[in-house]
Amino acid sequence: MARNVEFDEEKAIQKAMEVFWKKGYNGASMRDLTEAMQINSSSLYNTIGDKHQLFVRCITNYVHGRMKEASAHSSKIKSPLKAITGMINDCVNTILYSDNHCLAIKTTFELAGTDPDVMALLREDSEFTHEFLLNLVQKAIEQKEIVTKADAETITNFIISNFTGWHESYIIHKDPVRIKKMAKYLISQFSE
Amino acid sequence: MARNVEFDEEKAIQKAMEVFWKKGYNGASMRDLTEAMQINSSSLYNTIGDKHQLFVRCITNYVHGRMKEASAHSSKIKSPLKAITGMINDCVNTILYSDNHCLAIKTTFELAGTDPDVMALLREDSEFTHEFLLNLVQKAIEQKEIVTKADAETITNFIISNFTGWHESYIIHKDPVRIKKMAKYLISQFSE
DNA sequence: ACAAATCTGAAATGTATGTTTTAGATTAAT
DNA sequence: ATTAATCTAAAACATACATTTCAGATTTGT
Repeated sequence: MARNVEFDEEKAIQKAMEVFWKKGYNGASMRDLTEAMQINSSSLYNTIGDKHQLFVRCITNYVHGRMKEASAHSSKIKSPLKAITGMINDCVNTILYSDNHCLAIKTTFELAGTDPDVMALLREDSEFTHEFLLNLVQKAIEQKEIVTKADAETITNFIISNFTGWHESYIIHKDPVRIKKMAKYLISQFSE
Repeated sequence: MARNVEFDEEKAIQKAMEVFWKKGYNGASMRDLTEAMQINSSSLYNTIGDKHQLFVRCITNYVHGRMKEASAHSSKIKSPLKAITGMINDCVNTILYSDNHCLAIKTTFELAGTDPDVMALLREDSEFTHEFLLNLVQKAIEQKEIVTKADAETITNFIISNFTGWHESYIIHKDPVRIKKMAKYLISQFSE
């Protein structure tokens, strides 16, 4: 008996995400958001909710998107080691050629300790990536593609830590060579 | 012929820094700040300036403080390698036992691309740390305390990248063991 | 075609924001 | 002691903010 929502919610969330990505949670105003989403604030409040709920939706989308992407990549794995180096190179490419820096990292540092809901989502994302990479590292060790004294867990944490560091480095120095060298060195530590 | 400033500017800056540290630049309001600094906003505007100038002062203080600290440490260096492992362990202790996460990293991700003044300060800080550590790595290589295929530059960038990653890891997982293991593994890669 | 439902747009809400003004208190030099 | 400077405190400022209201447009099932 009733009218349907006019705007494409998924696309609107996508636009909102881009605003948060650029300005951060506190830096983005509702006007910035509704303008980018091209909807009126009443529509936003009637469908998605307030600013915080909108942000949670954006982060959820971002996080789930990354999980899907990772799963898709994993299907065409030849060797575990190649999958790992593939992930590392993907990370390098994202850092060097995408406009924004990782939304998950940015949000982690902005909302640490102040927003439990969002932090829970980020933890979920982090743990997924961790498990995903851990699985690859374990397989690579089993198949003797990787030779290492450290356990798979440590190697996994180590690789992920480096990703974060590269993001910061590139924000500050904007030096692609630096990132590429670090990636090369990281890879050289378990495959040569 | 005139009255002097009543409040201790250094202490006030310190208090303001703590607020920014907790809430970020956009998250901290002038009322949060003046309340913590225990001064009236008119005094603040008459002496230090507006919110942005206050923030620049805070970051400058933070950054210079770190530089002094590093220089102080360096005076009592026995071996370059020990100085390096000392820095790594200091970083671990800061992550595990200090209340706030690194203000420089937090700010880098919050204000990347939106605040050139602050970014310049952070770049200065980053380059100081880089040169400081690079110098130690070079000496350690000369003195054959470190054996590595990679150049000193890469090793240096690599260590610093890990610091950032550990911060993020600890915010998300709050797992001290994880950080300690990564530090141990990092150290093991050039000294065994 | 009707009627109930609910979405949309513009304006209004109240609060919080960063900043400025004002008046008076305090100080230092003469 | 007087004068000139300038600091302090409280209140006032305008603007920006997140959010709500309301009237009217639109759509769906009957």
